[in-house]
Amino acid sequence: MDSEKEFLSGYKLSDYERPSVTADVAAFMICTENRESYRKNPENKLRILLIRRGNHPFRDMWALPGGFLQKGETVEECALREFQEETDVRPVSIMPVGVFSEPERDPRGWIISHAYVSIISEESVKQTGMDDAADAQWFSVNFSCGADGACHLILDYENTELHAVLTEEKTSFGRTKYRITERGGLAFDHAAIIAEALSALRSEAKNYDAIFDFLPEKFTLTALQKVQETIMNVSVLPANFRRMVSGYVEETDEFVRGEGHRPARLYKRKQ
Amino acid sequence: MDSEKEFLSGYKLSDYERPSVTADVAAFMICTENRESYRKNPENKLRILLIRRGNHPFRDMWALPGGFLQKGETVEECALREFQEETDVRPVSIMPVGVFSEPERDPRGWIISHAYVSIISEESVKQTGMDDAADAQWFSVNFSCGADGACHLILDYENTELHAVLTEEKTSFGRTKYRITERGGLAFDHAAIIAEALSALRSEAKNYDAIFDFLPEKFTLTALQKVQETIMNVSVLPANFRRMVSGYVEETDEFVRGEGHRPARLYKRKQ
DNA sequence: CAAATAGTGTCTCTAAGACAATATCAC
DNA sequence: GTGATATTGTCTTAGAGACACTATTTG
Repeated sequence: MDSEKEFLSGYKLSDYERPSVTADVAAFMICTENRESYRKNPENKLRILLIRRGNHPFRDMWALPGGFLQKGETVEECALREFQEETDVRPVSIMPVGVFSEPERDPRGWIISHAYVSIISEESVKQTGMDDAADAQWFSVNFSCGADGACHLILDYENTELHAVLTEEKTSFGRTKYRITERGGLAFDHAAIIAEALSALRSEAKNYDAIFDFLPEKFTLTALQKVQETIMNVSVLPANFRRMVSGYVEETDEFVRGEGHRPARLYKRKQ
Repeated sequence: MDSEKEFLSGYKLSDYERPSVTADVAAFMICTENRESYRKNPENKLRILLIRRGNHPFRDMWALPGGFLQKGETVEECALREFQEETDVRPVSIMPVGVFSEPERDPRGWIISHAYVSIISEESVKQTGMDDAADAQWFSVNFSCGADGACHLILDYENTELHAVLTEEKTSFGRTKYRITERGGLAFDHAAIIAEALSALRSEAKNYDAIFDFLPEKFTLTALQKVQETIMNVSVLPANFRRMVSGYVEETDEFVRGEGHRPARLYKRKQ
């Protein structure tokens, strides 16, 4: 009977064919639009970061930032590294949303993708010169599903509109998958990845876990509410929102002044 | 400027080193224990399927069923195939729970594992001769975490007890990871995989998505309640449980008779 | 004062939890 | 009848949603 050492040295992983492994990041930001009047609060828009592909396949189409797993790192570390390499922003939080491994999903060969959601604050985007690069843009996100299971993902940036069509499919455990009907200018199966990422983001926002990372350390409750409403695509009465988040935030002594109306108290996340 | 066809043929995925990819399945079952008296209802126990390893590394230790991803299949298909090969049971439902890709997690080399939860009904286990194999056993599951973040996973089968110790770690988005302190007879990082699988199972059971698959097509509400209580490790008042699941089930005209007490109506899952 | 947002108080309604009471069978 | 579970009814309470009201600033 051979010892463990002997066995390990004789073990050949190379006997098996192996896939390439990537991590892709759906990075979301909430962007405050220009206000109509000096005293009105700004509107919010949910945006996602896309990179224009410079190479085949899908050259000149838009894709999520990401790249190949390297030896010595975890998949999550890969996602963080690739994202940072392409954007110069280190995301504070990242969450896995799914594995995409259909054999035909990438024309280059057998490549399985691990998708992550990440949240970037508008603050940190403004600090880097990310808006300069023509091949990396923050697209505004519109995603809605009809009762028949047909979903439309519409991404806008200036005069570019990407419009993907997907079909909603219920799987076991009350989960939803998306199958692409029309790519609409998005590379690979990234339209489906974005749809799942958005669903994951929304389900996190429900219990107020995802919303704080969109904002700076100190924020007004109205700003927090706007974030929540932008993600969930619903509106809430201020009185009720305040009551519901009261357990997750704590007061500071600071206020925002000079806005043409009553100053708002700044809050911090609890813990 | 080269065409897409030219580009693809020249593209060498073999330039990158690639990991081996596996899928592992945490398959849970709920087992009815022998009743004390003829008229008492049986007790339930949550069990998980483990395989005793015949090879190094971790020879004679216990591991989750699973195996290597093959070309032409998705990771989910791999999980289903491997599970079926080892057990002769085709699970009705399967759910991803996480990716385990720490570079040192497997002494054989660079292997990343995709973990799935699956639920098996006691009915389907009894139909196969699964209990015969000495190297595949259903272990009863006990998992609890103290306030200090120290968790104990205790798996029992007859005179074998596996006792793993883990540390709970909060990550972003309100998620929890488990780091292994003591393997306690489990191979690789499978103790951590089981801990995460169990957490996933519990969070699914909360909204009554996971509990039906443990039972046959027709079941009594008391049986359904026992399943819920076994998974969540809490007890509920029957009146309240019935009210809460009333939207998920529909009556049949059948009853269970001859149990030494009032017959119980059989229900089906709605839809 | 007007415009706009910040912030509080309270009513209603629903749903979860607790508990009591009744129903029905096997022996 | 006894022992056991099945099933229903209702009281209480916590929390979500709706709405009315007050507070505070800038121009």
